[in-house]
Amino acid sequence: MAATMRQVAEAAGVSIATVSFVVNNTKPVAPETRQRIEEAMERLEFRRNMVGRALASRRTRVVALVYPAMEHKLGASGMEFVTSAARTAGRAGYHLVLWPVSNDAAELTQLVGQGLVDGVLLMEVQLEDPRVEVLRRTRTPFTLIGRSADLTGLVYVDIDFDRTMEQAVDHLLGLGHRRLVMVAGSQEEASYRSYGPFVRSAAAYRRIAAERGFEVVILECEQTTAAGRAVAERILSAHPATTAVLVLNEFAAPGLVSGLLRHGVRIPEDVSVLSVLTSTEASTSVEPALTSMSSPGAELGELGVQALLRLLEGGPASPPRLLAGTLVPGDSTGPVRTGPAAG
Amino acid sequence: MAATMRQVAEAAGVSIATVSFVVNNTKPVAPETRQRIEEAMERLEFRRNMVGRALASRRTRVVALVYPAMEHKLGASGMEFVTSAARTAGRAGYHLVLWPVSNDAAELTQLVGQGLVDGVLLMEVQLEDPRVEVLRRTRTPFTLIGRSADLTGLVYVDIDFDRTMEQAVDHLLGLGHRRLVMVAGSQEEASYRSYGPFVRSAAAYRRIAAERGFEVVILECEQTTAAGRAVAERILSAHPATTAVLVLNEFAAPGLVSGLLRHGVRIPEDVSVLSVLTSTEASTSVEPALTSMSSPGAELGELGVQALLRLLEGGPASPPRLLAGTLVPGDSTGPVRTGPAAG
DNA sequence: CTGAAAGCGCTTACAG
DNA sequence: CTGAAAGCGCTTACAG
Repeated sequence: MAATMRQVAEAAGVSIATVSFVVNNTKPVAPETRQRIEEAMERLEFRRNMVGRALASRRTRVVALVYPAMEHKLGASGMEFVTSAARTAGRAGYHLVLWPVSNDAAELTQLVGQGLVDGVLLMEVQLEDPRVEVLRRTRTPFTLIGRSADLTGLVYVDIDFDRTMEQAVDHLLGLGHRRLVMVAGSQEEASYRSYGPFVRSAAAYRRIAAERGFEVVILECEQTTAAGRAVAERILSAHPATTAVLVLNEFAAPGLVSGLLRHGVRIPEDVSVLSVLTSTEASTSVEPALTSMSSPGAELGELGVQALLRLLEGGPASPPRLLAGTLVPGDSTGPVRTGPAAG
Repeated sequence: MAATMRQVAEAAGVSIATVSFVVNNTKPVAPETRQRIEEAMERLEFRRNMVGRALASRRTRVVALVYPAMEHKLGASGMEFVTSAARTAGRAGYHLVLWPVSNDAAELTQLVGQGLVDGVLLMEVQLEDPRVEVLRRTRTPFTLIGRSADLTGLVYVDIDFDRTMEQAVDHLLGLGHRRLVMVAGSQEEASYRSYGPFVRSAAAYRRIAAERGFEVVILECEQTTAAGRAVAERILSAHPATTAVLVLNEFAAPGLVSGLLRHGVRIPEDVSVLSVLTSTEASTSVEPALTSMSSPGAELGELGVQALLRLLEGGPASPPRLLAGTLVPGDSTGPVRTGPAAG
């Protein structure tokens, strides 16, 4: 079906080297020669074969996206990330393969050993991540989405938890709130233990609280609707003066809201709720629609791939990029109540 | 780093052909020879290079997942599908690349022309799909997730809309409901026009209604929470005797529920709501948690890849597989109200 | 500006 | 049971 370079060369009466020079634009070629070659390519429907090229050039132009399957659900924003990464790669002439691997070294070692990929994009990085060691040891170029604890020599893009939390907190402070509760995810499950996003956002929150001068209350809860409902009760019983809740737990947020409503707490009149790093879909499916800091999933995918490709093409190493979420207005936050507390 | 076959052959004092026979287990090799080769492979950390193998064997062992990016959001169940497809491929020694391409022929033609993939898994198939033509014309083996109108000679896996709708309807009939409304997705947007799932589930619904003897009311609404709320009002005003609603619109379902509640309709005491082909996450994030027919995303991914690989390995063509959703109990359906209607 | 040639790491008839 | 050799479709020094 598709013609080879050799066939094109014969048809144009040149050597296959010259065809290669035209295809890759790597050396000057006389105008008429180029013309003949281009005509032949057109006529024979020449498409450069990636496998031959990969073997000869020792570059496959395939990169892998490594993420832990099953362990935790990536959800809708995960799909956004993945699609954006694949498109960015595609536009640069690369392909993205999906490696949903368990978070251990053996499987990844085996995969990189196959020589299919030029580099790896590593998602859901743990603070101490065995996969980072595998990639270092095998000299596989890679970029982190997230951050491990030891970052020396690593290229990464991540969420800017400091700025995201600052914007979130300042939105609430600006509405007059001073009695905040932060609801974080549970680190019970192995795959969430010392999970970067939880650790970093909690740290950012403490720092901001110290600077702005308000009390820190952090409640952990599992990533389910039921746990969200339970945490609502904890807030009402243990912290009744709370006027605003910051949720960093996409799966618990709906439950938190319904738990509050169920106890007669009005949102946002009595208590404001701000959901951090949730997808738009999740936010708008709740009643009232959640004010949220949206997750920069698509941008992270794009920047992560771009940084990786720069690594592969020998450009200057990309400086770390940290992206903040964006405030998406909803109906769940409002001015602090001025009358007597309802709780 | 990784040794080549030639190095292994030299170390073991054999030809590279013999090494190949051992690696692939394609020809009998004397026990001692095999032993020497295996030791050398172990010692030199031999890993068979996929690119060399691909070029020589004319099979890359890479398959592509083609799906329309952007056009409509795939959401959480999309991620499940994708991950399951990638894992199934991986376990069979294949890789899955992601091709989020616009739904037109040119881009896909260019991609398959590169010779990177042995076959394609086509998602979100339209009834008349130009991509199917591209794959036929280029003689690319492929499998559909979904179904085009003309299925001659095609291998596909899809949701069993008949059985899924039957189970959904019978659940409601079993609770005594006779006045049903079905809420479907809107086909306004181009990417949803004559979208298989909408067309087939509506057809199934009409058939079942005729068999069971109840009136057909189908309302279309856009895939947003706001549209869901609006459709709730349409139901209450135009069809006040309704006792149960079947929603085939994951994104509108939460709005439908809150719209009903907002008008004082109790769920499920006054009206039951059953959400068809939604993800578990979406169902449980609503209050009350939605009774739903879950989407068999992971199973579809697995079966789709298996069917494609069978095609590639020249096995007998897989018969079409249709998978029904499973009823996931929630709190949004109950016995039909016996007292006077509330609406 | 162009070509002959080696080689990327394998597989696979073919011969023995 | 094993090997020599051709070849998969390209790229890339090297020479001219």
